[in-house]
Amino acid sequence: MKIKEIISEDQKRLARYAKALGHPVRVYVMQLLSNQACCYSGDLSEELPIAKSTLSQHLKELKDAGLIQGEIEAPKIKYCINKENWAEAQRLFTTMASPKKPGSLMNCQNKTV
Amino acid sequence: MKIKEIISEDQKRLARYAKALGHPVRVYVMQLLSNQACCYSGDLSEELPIAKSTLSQHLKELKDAGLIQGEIEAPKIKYCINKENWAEAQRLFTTMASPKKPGSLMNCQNKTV
DNA sequence: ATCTTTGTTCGTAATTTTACGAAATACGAA
DNA sequence: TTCGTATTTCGTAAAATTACGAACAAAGAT
Repeated sequence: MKIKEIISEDQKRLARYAKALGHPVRVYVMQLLSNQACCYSGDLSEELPIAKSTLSQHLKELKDAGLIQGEIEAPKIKYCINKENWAEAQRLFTTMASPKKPGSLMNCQNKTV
Repeated sequence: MKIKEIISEDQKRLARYAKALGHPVRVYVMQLLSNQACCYSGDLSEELPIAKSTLSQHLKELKDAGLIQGEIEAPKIKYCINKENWAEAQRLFTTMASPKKPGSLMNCQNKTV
């Protein structure tokens, strides 16, 4: 039995989304996009004191993970949440977070390590 | 203005949790713990065809991120969700996921890149 | 046609992650 | 104490991540 067969597709996708969110700058960007519509890369570049190339890399990460999408509004690019995938990420996370058998959860009462 | 002052503590914590979930094996473990109470590292080791040391490293990641905790039940260790932090992770994620001004969201209608 | 603005790609370097097997540790059982 | 079980730590190596500045590309403005 190989590891790839044991881990479900949903688990892989959730890990993919989580990984994309696994950096403060990318959380910041996602939060901005969640709360205040779309934004331009340049706006982010002004707010965040990081190199443009670094920001570009982070945006690419989010884009490759499917969490955001950019649309050309020459000469700028406007970035927005990819609502469909973002909803999927939420669904995957929330589904995992809510146990199917809540009554079966045991309490941990021994020494914590 | 430094990057550390711009990114909020909540954003950093969310990134930390997301990073910990950013690997399929760790998602698998968290999902297992969410759905079926606590479990022993050995059980995971049997199900997942990876080296025990590798699994141990993944568990350590989850533990360091605060998502799980282990209790000694000699000679084994029983792992459980850290409910408090897990709830915080959910809260941080859900709060981010739900925009404060949903009506202000613009539609993206230009060419997607 | 050239300039300017915007953003990506390239080259590079430091750090982190992932993975393994071997060795070490902890501890109950014999 | 010695043995066996369960798990972590160590040493190592390959790959990925993060970050920067310089160079490059696209496209509207002059």
